Amino acid sequence: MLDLRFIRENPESVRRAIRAKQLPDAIATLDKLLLVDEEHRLLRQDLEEKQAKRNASSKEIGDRKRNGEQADELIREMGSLSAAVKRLEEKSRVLEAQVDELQLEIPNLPHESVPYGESEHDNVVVHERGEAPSLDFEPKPHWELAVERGWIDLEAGVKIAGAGFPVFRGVGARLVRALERYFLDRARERGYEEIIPPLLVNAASARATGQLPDKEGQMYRLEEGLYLIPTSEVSLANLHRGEILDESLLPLRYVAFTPCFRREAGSHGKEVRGINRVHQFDKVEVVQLTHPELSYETLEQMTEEAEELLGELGLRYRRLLMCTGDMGFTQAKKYDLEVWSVGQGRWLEVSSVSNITEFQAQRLQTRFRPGGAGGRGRPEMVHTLNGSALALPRTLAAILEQYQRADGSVVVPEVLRPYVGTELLE
RNA sequence: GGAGGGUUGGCUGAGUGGUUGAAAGCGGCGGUCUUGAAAACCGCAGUAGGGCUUCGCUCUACCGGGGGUUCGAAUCCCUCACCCUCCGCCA
Repeated sequence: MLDLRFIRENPESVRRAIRAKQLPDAIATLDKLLLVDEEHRLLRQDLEEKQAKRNASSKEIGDRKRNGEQADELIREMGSLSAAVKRLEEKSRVLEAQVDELQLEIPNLPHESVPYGESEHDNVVVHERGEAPSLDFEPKPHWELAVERGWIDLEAGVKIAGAGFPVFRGVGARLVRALERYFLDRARERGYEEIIPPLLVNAASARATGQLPDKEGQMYRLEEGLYLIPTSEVSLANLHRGEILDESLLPLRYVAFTPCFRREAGSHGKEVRGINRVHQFDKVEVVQLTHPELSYETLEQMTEEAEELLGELGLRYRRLLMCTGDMGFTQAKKYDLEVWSVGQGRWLEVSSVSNITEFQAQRLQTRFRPGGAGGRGRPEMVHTLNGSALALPRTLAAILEQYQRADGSVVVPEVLRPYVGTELLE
């Protein structure tokens, strides 16, 4: 959510941002917001004047009564004034609610370093790293390789839950767990605090991180009104909702391994085969709350950290800088990391690292006080960043495909051997 | 599920319906003292929004959310949410 005063004072910047993000509907929302906001402020002026009068009169009444004087006439006058105040208060509440709702539909501004673009085709490849091995046999896609070996059982998943709920078994499950532990350990070494958060969140939390109202259709919703998290970013970012933090606590770094649940309605076809796109998957997610001045620097660091993981696994990967049109509602700047899938001959997104600037903090009301708690500085919004480090299924798919041998066995990447306990899976 | 108690500023914690935006303590900031620091003492300091003759003045709202009673509500009533205690139930 953008600061209302900022929107009011910089409507042209906001309009440009909306166009750049390819969200034409939001132009009308912005115009309406400016209109309703203006109406609301005029009404407030009238209201506050009447409130001031009311306060003065009731104070006068109190004084007179204390002195044993008559106040009946004044009390009679107050009747109509109070009624007017009540009317205006009610109207003000309605307008304010409208402003809030409209404000929620205004996207974050892209950073100036983000290239303008209309779609994913305009994303910029920042760099490509690593080498894929040249195999002297036809590599299989993971859904053949792992299914033949019984490491991934898609049919069992269909029976138990439905399509998009893969079952990992035996060696497959062990590899998943090795990756989780490896990613978590690396994050801990870098100073992230490990968190085991709730997998269900209430509407207030989903709203605060921007899942609601924009992405309601992405989440599974329970009868109780709770939502299954689509990413642990939601839980982690909400750790400090409504708090004013001591400046010395920043940056706060959190890492969580959790399952993620996504409805992925309407996505079918070749690209979603195997475990490329599923309704439930595991992900190690990092979230940082930083000082506003450091967030872009932090974005680079976090992206490099995720890249290191891919490098250490020996995978070929590339970094994309997302263009304005492909970036999403809440982000100011975002990098995607894609890993090369040897068996499928295509790139797979395994990480997405974003700087949300203060957009999320506005909704979260997560602030810090410059100069320490109780100090003089006015509270400022923290900046929030999040990134996958990494998403499990596609990373696993890439590993299986790249490290496969002609006989169908798979070599374990060196960094995972301590966790798997063997060098070769067969 | 049943009964009761609670929710106040960054934190802890007072608060008879009318100078209570709110005591006190902690923590914070500034100063005195000190070679420096600590201690002690003095002073400053909530959040959000609006207006103006805008480096300041002023108004309004905010004591969990919403509603009500009243000329006037942190204080009384209703309702919702959350927390705590006891009982029951399940592990």
